[in-house]
Amino acid sequence: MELQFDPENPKYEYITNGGRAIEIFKELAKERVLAVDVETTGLDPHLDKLLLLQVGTPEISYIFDAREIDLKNLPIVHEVFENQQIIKLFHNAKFDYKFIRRHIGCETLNIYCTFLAEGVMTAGLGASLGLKDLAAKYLGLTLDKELQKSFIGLTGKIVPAQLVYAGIDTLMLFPIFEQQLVKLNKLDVAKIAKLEFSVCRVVAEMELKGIYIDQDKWRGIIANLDTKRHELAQQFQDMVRPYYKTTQEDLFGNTADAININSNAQLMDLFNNKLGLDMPSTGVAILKTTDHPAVNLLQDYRGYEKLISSFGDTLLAKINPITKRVHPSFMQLGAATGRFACNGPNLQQIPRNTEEAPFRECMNPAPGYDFVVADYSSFEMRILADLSGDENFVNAMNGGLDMHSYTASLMFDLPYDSIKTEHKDKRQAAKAIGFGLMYGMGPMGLAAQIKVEKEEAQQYMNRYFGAYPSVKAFLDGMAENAVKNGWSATPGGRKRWYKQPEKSDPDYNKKLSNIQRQAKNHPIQGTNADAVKYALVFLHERLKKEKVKGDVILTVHDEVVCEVPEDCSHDWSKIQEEEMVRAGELFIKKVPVISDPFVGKVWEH
DNA sequence: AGAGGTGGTG
DNA sequence: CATGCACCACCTCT
Repeated sequence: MELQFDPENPKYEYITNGGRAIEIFKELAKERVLAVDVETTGLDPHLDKLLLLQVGTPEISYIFDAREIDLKNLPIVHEVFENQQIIKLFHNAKFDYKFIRRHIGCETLNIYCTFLAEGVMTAGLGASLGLKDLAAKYLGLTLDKELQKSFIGLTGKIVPAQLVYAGIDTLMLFPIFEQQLVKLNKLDVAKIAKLEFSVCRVVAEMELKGIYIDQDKWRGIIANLDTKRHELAQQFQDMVRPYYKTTQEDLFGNTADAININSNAQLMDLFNNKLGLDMPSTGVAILKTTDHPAVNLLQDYRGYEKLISSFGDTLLAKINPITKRVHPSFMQLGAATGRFACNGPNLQQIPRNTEEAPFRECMNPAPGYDFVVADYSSFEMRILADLSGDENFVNAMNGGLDMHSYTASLMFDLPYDSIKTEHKDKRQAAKAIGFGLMYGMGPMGLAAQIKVEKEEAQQYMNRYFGAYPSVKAFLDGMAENAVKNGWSATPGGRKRWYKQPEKSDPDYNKKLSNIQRQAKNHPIQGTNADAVKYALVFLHERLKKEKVKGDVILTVHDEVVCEVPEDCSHDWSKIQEEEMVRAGELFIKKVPVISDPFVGKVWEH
């Protein structure tokens, strides 16, 4: 690969006055493709400063000093970024988008992101996607990212070494872009890459906006849980103390804990060596089947410990001092299947509301706004119905039947109407099978799940697949092709790649089984992800088109939450439903796609 | 610092 | 052969 720039001596111009900036942007406006990068004092667009904005052509990088130039008030800057005809190249566009949006005020349209493109082309392989990695992979360049850190908290002058670093970052993007384009087409994932680029902007806006959390209510919940946790811990310690002779009192007469209740090693010692129980682990599945007062106390304690440690003060500490909201990070290629992953805080794992821990009730819209919450109803089941095309499955779903009850009636040869009334346990079993099989579960797993012998579980599976023969054919076909090709794909064109194990690998069979299960699940989970991502793009477009002063603020796998003004929230809920259904119907045509919208002041319905 | 165990979500 | 997918956070232990 012949580089068009000299990595030792990149061509750049450093601009510190508005007049020169206008001249340059007028020229840049004539380009078809521009590379963009920013240098900032930190990672938080609300707290940290924008230092440099680099905009480059393949030949030269223009480095604008954002402290010296009032970029926000230069219309030509906005025109270039919002110009649909000019492709803007980034590496991890989401980051730059947020700073440009927050500090310059413009949206960036027509994004190409080398980070996302690489992620789409290596999904499932666990490849490193940093700019440094791509520079090495595509250009054979060794990049020194040390200078990137030199911008953190910077208040003084920019030095030439920093400008060289800043310049290379845009110049590099062009040759990477060119090579990726060829590869995207060769691997037939250009369409899904485009989807990711479109979603990127919605995600960036979503992260900027964040979500309000009622701190007082949150603290109240935690305090209550903490009291209960403490009581249970005390009871547990009092109960097990007699088994530990060395227990001592401190100066104040407080009795020390006999063991650390959070230590599984110590719990195992207690249960197996002191209480005479024979337990393979301290997991909830084992605890449930063990009848001992200490075990019961531990289970109750664990419930509170989990909630407090994972969702207590640590989450409140993430509230942004500027916006007073939390700003989770949504990683759009966080999962190998195409699903989002979320962290800092992970709002995708906030517990469902219960009476004593209604955490989701603490997430509220701003004054004068409503939440519109909508999820896809039984979406993965509908996807399986459509992709397999199984006649029984599709007909039952189109007949509006309760699928788990219908499955149970077929499997156990019972009248459909009797399932919900007399045979609830059979419905539960059918449900477990239905979900388990979407994940490639075998008879062992099923037996453990519904507490029957392996042979009986195998019989259930045989009857399930007997009732839905095309479901079996579809899942087996996915597994077979994944092993044969080294990848699986969704109808939307999203691929997931698999490292094919060597025949000589001692774990060959284990790894092969893993691939087969992952490949059975991928088209289902992946199609869900594809539909939600199209929905996010559609919703964002409609918010603009209808001039609704609201935002998409959260997505949880099959659910989207918008925050919109009260006076239009009911109208918007219809639109949200419509757009989510439209997105789902891109892939699901044999059974209905149903989205249930809900308007209110709290998350969850 | 990283692995392993446990458990929260879809 | 091993035994249900996809994640992230917190804890303990090494």
